[in-house]
Amino acid sequence: MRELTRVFNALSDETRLRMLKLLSERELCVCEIMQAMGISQTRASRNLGILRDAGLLVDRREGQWVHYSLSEHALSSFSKLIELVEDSLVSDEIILKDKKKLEETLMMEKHEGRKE
Amino acid sequence: MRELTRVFNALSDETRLRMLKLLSERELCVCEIMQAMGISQTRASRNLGILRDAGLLVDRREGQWVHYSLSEHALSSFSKLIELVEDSLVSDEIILKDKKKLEETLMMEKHEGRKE
DNA sequence: ATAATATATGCAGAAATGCGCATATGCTCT
DNA sequence: AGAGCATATGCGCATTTCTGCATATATTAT
Repeated sequence: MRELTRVFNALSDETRLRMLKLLSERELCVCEIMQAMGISQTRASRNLGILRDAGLLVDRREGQWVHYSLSEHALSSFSKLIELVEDSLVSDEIILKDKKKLEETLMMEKHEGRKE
Repeated sequence: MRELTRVFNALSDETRLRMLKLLSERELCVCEIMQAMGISQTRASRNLGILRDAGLLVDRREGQWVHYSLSEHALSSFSKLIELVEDSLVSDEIILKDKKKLEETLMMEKHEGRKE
């Protein structure tokens, strides 16, 4: 029961749903997420941590960066949940905005030659 | 997005998950739920209200009693969620205890001739 | 009308949550 | 070692959540 309420609690916040949607396509580091969403570093880190602690995300350190992505556990045990979130927010304005901003962010990185 | 966070928030509480499980089998009034779960009247009423406001339950007044049951909306829009809750808690101890106590409660009512 | 039962709600206090600021930690490069 | 960037975290504060107590409302029975 505790695991379930923990997961639902993690999903009961707009900031975190937006994060999940961004991460549904690709693995991202904290700075990419905060830029795409236009939120503070603290807020990004804290909320990603909550999603991780709920078992929905995993983090992977690579150099200075910590990459977050959907966990295998989420995709197996909570696939229906993930699908619901995915499907319910496909045309959400905020989500579309986030994704657009993310594309810009990733483009910038490429031009600036950061990483890789 | 708001509807989704509202639903997840409603499900992020143990008291309310227990209520959903009790209501998955049959419609129940507030007093039956509070007795089965062994919680106060205030707590029962408030949490049922939260589930109702999230669109997961509907209430139906019948005389002195207010009966709560799963909403059609929940069973259509959030069927996957409901199923997840159902399946995840089939063998949960607290849930089993609640169900057992509920049976006793319903039996008592029959013997006492309350209702019907 | 009065009493009794069932449910809802205003209020208050305790606990939890969300977030910014400042700072700590970890890593890389020079 | 020192500078710089990325991320995490302690602390404090504002807000929200949860719940009990007392009370209000609704319904029924006498």
